[in-house]
Amino acid sequence: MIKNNGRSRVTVGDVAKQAGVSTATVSRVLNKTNNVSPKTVARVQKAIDELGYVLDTAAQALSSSSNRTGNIGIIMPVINNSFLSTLLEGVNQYANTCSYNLLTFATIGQASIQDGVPLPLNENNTDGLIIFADKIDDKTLTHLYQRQFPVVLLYRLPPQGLDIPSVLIENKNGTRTLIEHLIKNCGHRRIAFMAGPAGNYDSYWREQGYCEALTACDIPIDSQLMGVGAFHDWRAKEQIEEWLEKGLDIDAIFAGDDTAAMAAIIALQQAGKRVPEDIAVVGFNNDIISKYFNPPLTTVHVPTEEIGRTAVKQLFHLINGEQTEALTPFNTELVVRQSCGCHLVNNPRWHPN
Amino acid sequence: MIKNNGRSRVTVGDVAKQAGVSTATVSRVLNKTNNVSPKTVARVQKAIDELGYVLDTAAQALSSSSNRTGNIGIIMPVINNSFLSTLLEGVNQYANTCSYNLLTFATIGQASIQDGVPLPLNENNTDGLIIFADKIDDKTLTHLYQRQFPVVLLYRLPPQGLDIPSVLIENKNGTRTLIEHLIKNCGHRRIAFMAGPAGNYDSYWREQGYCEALTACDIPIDSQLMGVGAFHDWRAKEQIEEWLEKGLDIDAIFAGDDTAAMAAIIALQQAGKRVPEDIAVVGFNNDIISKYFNPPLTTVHVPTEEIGRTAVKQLFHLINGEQTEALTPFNTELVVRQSCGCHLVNNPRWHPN
DNA sequence: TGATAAAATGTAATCGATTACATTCTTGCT
DNA sequence: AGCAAGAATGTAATCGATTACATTTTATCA
Repeated sequence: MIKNNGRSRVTVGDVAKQAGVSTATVSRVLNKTNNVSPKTVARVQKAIDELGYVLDTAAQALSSSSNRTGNIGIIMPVINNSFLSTLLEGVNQYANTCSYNLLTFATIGQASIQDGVPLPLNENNTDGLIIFADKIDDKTLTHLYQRQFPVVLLYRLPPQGLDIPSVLIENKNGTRTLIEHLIKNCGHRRIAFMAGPAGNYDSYWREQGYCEALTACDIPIDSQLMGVGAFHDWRAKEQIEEWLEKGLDIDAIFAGDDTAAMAAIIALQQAGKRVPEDIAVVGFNNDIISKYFNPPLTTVHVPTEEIGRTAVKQLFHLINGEQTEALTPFNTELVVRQSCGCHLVNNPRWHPN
Repeated sequence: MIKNNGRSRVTVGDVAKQAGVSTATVSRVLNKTNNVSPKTVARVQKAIDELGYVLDTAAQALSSSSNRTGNIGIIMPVINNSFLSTLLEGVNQYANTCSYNLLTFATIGQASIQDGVPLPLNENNTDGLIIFADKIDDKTLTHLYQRQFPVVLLYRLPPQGLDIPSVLIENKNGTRTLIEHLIKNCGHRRIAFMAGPAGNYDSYWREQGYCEALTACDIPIDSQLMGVGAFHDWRAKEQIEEWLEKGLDIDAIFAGDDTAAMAAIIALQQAGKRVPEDIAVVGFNNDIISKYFNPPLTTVHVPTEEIGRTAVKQLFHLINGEQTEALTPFNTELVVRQSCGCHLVNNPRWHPN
């Protein structure tokens, strides 16, 4: 905001002078309050246009004692990621629809967002916060909660005892369906799993689903087949290379999410393996690009954009002092494409999507 | 920020009274300015704690002459797009590095950001703005400029006469190289072009490059081969369908950008055409996913993330009253993969990347 | 010790919009 | 024409923190 930069900024006073009215009248026009004659409105409007007047929200907030920033914030690991940018789109969209702006903060590259360090997004610049980030620790969340600052969690649960609303997805059954598809429809038995980042909520439940499916099909769980992809391309690539080096016997890989699945496929292809002919790979999330990938990814669909919108909706409830849902879970759905290999055995269940 | 919640709010005045000092001293303690004795600091701190004082940022913003928000804003069409989210990543990254937060506004879904309607991002919530959006018209830009509000344009030029810094890419030569590759190395002659949105700067120069290349190779320009993809998947798909319906003789398509190229390829594949065997398709931008696409895309590389960082850098110069570059052009570079089909004819120039 | 510089603190104006209250102008009606 | 009633507009206090400037206190050193 340029203010002391040569000329000073245009105020209601300037507009009033230009229009030949009082500041009160200008304010009335600005706020569309009653009892201003059409002629005056026009004159004031003209002055506003001529001078390029912009309302100072700080002054407005101060004098009217409503004191909202008109912003909400989101904290997430990165932006440039098919899954997260879809989430961001939903959040931004709904925020804008409600005349709020969105402040984005990516934790990547940030040394640490641990307890001591204050968040760059807080009551000073936002009316509430959506947090999708494991990096934000429980102590920080507790502090926000104690200050009664509106917060909604995405893809994670609140610390013990704090009733911060969470928006989550159903991981376990989705994964179980996916793995059972690999077993029953595609004929795989040696199925590897790439876990997400340590302590990750979604990863935990996907692992549960994975184990349940294997157990239900009488396939023993082999710890050698359980690696880490960290929902991250680099790490997924490393994991693939480790497995290849060990020369493990693997039919299929559940990569944890689509990002890791795509990276895994590329790593396998670079090592001369064909997917799904030599080895199948499936993901989770149904990223927008997954259907365009080579081969098109079999995955679990998650209504990511809607989840973003829902989180904002919850946040607005919180901001407006309305009732909120402690937990909003979203269902997931198997999407069968080609990377699982079921079409190779002429399986009638295969359908492009 | 909860304020009028029953009891009235605690002000610096209350703290001052409680601590037995003046408001100026409280303010000094709050802002860690020089020359407050440790004893006084302690006393004020105690009063702050006892009263549960919370600083009112509105009042602070109003009275403080520095009056910076600590935010910069970006206006763009959408977020959930491989190219734009990469740009956003670069912008956010550099902003955070400089202790700024990023406010994002997507114009999609917005009825119109024409002259009358004030931008949701302005001097009230940001210290400067990066604009990547054709929807923001010249009049709005002129207003911002007149108010001396820091603005940097991305991928577009300022209106006549306004020296707003622009960060751009080299389109014409990049496109010419791309098209000449299609002609000379891949053996195509009937090459179609899908333009970007109407009036788009990049599209204009890519079209120039396209025409130059054809002319240089003695290929007549056929207006039947010039359609519109609008840098958009839906529109690209439609254009392909139109062309297919007309039964035009086409060797290759330059889709305008990678988003349109990928959509075009999918549309062609759905119509039973093989890419690049039956028809070649090339794009522009080298989106992160382009190399993973099926087939891997021949395209023109653009350092998108760095462009984002550069735009922020220019904006900071503007904010700090330093010298800026009127124009920062970025060079582009041909990336040959498989969608152009040159490897099919055993061309030694083909190399994976 | 006294003079003086430096540190600490206080006073009061200020930022820009809102709004209670006061004043002026219209309008309709007898 | 005269007079309410209500519409339109104006005046000035107010929100809470900052800061230029003034004043008091403390420290330093010849």
